[in-house]
Amino acid sequence: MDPVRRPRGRPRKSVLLEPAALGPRRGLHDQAAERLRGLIVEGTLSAGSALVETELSAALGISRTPLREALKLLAVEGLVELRPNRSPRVAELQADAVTELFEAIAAIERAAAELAATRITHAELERLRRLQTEMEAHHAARDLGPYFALNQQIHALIVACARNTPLREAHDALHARAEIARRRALDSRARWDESVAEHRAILAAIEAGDAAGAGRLLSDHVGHTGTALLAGLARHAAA
Amino acid sequence: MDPVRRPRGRPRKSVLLEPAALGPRRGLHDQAAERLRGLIVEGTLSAGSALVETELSAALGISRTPLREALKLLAVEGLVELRPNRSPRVAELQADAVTELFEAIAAIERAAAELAATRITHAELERLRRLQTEMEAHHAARDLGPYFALNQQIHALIVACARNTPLREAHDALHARAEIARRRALDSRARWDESVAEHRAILAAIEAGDAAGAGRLLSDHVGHTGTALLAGLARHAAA
DNA sequence: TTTTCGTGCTCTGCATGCAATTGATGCCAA
DNA sequence: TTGGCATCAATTGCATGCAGAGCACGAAAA
Repeated sequence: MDPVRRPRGRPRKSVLLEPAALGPRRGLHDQAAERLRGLIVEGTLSAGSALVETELSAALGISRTPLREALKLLAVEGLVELRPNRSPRVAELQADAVTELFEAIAAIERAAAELAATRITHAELERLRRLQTEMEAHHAARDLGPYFALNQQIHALIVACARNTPLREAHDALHARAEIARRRALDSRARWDESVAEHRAILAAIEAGDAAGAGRLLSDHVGHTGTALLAGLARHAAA
Repeated sequence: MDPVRRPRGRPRKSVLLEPAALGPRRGLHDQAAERLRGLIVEGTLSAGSALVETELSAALGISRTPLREALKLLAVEGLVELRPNRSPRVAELQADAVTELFEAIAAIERAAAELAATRITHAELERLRRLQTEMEAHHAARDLGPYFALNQQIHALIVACARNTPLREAHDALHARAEIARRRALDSRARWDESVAEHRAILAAIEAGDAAGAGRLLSDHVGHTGTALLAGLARHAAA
């Protein structure tokens, strides 16, 4: 008689982890990391909550192995706090951490803008102009959602135009945490007019090939965003 | 009769993974990552070589699970290249990647120096001066090894004095790859005198609280190091 | 009443088993 | 010979089992 051959079928997929039919079929750990990143950023998994491997893996419809790999990735990104022999937790975002975070982003984007000002291609510059125009349109129409999406695309495009992979990766790694802060501040339209004007100035500096100027302007812009956000968080915490 | 109860003892520890009796006993994945990082940086695991899970885990005396976790970490650091359903490989370090790498490090250290110039404490400044003196002594004595160690300590200390965790983490992440480049260039004493002088100027700027100056000087210094290293790599490749 | 120790339970950390993917090899037909 | 196809072996990816760490709860001692 054969040894029992239980079908060790993979767990049923839950709603939390759908195929999405993306291009290159990545491993479950990768998908899980992305999904969890989203859940943490959007606040479904609230800061400080424990991430119990068994529960989470069941919820995602995967086993603990790829889940653990995903959690380790998120720990590197600073979204999750790993404690030896204890459940990992969603990292808390302290006020001073937000300050540091935007300082770091400002530093990276400054360098990126400087490089981009000398390396950007015509096509990219054209695209940047188009994004700026679109963003201004959404600003005029007071469409906060699309405005934000465009805003982020612009920042990402500038970083991409720097053609420096480590810089871009560092930027990406900080992005999720910045997004959390943004969501928590809520009253994101505080600095709206100012921000749009700053973006226009940044674009002008890049167009002019003024590396130092573009860097300084973008750095300041990010800095302003950071302090405005911090104020928003404080107001939000007070309420 | 009972089902066979093989003792599922952990594999015998190999020479490659010794306890080291460090402070907080971290998990095997963490130790493995550190060990592998070292092996890759020092060149024992040469660029491009395949990292077969079974072999490596046997060599390290651990099972595949923590090893896989370690490999994922190293992939994030850019030391290892992960390919779906294929053996991971030790990442190759292309010339243009080195350029980008030092550009990124220069950007981060510039920001760090600017922050450090305003945030450094007396004690830290004292320590920085002491490191500089020691380093100059090793330079005078032509002790390359100790000189290098001090050099790195100085850079690390400046970054630490910026009191910005994300910036420091980004710096750490790039460090291993820079170290690989350094080792491969070999003729590291090319720019030796110049480098020591630059360090002195950087220290002076920080002492003077000249943030912009310190940033510019450190950024240039790293840039110079990068180009010198690149030249060294080219010479080395030609031979 | 407070402290200490023990007991049990839950959860992580690690090892290992099974299946699916991939590259290699050999065979056959054109 | 060369192109296409089936098969095989190697290796990853994932699931799961087992042991031990840590916490909660409660009983016993001070």
